[in-house]
Order: sequence, then C-alpha cells, then structure tokens
Amino acid sequence: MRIGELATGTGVSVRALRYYEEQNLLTSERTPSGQRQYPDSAIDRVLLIQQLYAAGLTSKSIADLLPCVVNGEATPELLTRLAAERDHIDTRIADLTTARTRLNAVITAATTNLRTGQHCQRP
Amino acid sequence: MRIGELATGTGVSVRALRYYEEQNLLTSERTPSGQRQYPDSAIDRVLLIQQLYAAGLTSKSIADLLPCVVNGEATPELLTRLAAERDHIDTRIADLTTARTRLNAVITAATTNLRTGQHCQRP
DNA sequence: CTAAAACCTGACGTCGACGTCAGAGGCAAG
DNA sequence: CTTGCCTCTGACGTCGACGTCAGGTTTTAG
Repeated sequence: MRIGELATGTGVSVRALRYYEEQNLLTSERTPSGQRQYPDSAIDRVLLIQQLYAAGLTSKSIADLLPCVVNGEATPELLTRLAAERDHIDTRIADLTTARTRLNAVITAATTNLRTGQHCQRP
Repeated sequence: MRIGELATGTGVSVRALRYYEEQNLLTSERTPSGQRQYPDSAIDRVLLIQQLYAAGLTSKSIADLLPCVVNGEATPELLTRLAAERDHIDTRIADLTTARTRLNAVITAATTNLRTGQHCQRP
C-alpha cells in the first residue's frame, strides 16, 4: 500500500508517517520512482507506535524499545528500560487518578450547588 | 512569603511561578518596592495547579476552571467543561492502561526468554 | 557600608511531534 | 495529452511550559 492509504487506514497523517520513518520507527520499500510501499502489517505497526506515544514515550524511546516489543528480543539493559517506562506509566496513571478524583469531587459539589440554587458557599 | 520561599516550598521554579501569574493562575500582593508577597495558602494553590497540569490541562483550561475548583462556584457551561476534562482524563487513563498492559506482557515474555537463554523466538 | 543573595522585567531559546508551504515529479482517467 | 490527485524532498512554522540570559533594583548578612 502507498502512504496515503496507510494514513487513512490508521488515522495518522502522511506527515507523521514520514516523521516516523525519519525517527526509525517505521521502514518502507520504495518503488523505482521513489514512492513508499508498505505491507499490510504496517497498519498494526503504526497503531502500536501510536499507543506508545499515547503512553508518553518519546520517539527515541520507542525506537530503542520497538525491536524488543516486536521480536521479543531483549538485553538486560533493555529490560531495565522497559521496566522503568512501565513504572513511569504507573506514576502517570496515579497522577491522573488523583486529579480525576479531585475534579470529580468538584463536579459533584458544584452540581449540588447548582441544584440547590446556591452558587457559592460563603456564609 | 516571597517567591523564592514559595518555589522551594512547592518544588516549582521561580520562573514557573511568574509564568503562572502571567497566565492568571496565581495572584500576588506586591511590596512597595514591587516584590511579590504570597499568603501561606499559595502553597496549596500551586500544588493544585501542578496536579491539574499533570492531568494534562492547559494553562487556559486551568485558568477557566480554577475559580470553580477553588470556590465551588460553577455555571452550567463550566460544569460541562469540567465533565469534559474528566472524561478526557478517563480516556488518557485507559490509553495508559492499555499501553502498560502491553509493555508488561513484553517484559514478562522477554524476561522468560532471558531466563531460558532464548533471546529470540524465531523457529 | 558593602558584598552577596534574592528579586524584578523583558526577551529570546528549547524541545518534541508534527503542520504547512514550495517546487518538482509520478500516475490513472478521459 | 492533459488534468487532477498523489507523492517526493527540504525547510521553516507552531504551541506550551517553561529555561536562560541580560541588565538593573532590593534585601540581607557581616
């Protein structure tokens, strides 16, 4: 498939796909005229990349870790990094959960205020 | 307290505190010579701001929502935004959880490979 | 009184993941 | 053949939350 099809198939922009290649996250064959050709598996690959980005990893981290994620290969150092990234994700989840709890408390309180007609609690 | 004390008391840089003021997230009294003066409550305020940043909110969103969070005041529109931010946080948590699960699977698989001495699963 | 430390206001620099524009070539349809 | 869309390679622009530097004032310690 060509780059446009991969883009629409994954919901990722053409620019982003070229950027991924530039960052060594994604490879492509080239037609004699120089156009990129991707196998069907590229779709899953791009979706995986998106997931890792969503997890807060940088391009460099993803580039380092992708061979391991894809092949199951790993050195002890890579395993350490993977575990570190996982722990980082854990702390981010914890932060988000804290913020969510706080926000939700505010929402329920404010909703109650609205319902009872009191827009402010100052006595 | 002065800005340096607030900075060390919250773990936030002086520059960041001035930035918060610029973004209308934080106010300060001024001494006759122009130096900022903060009440003790500013510490909690800054920590709250940090939490909301950690939740992925922008300065503008925080500026809009802080009066509500602090005072319990809210208009229906603000409530809608608050709920939207909360839902956004939920999806981010879900994304992170998915990535974490995936990463963890990779870690356990790779650890097993290391233990059994097989660095690659290709037959 | 003086030197160090803290504070002030601009204003430019940074970093990452792209967006966007320019200019040029490629490809299927009529 | 040409029209119109797709693709290519640079290369500069963006945005947000600050970092950092310059040049000057203020507060504090000795």
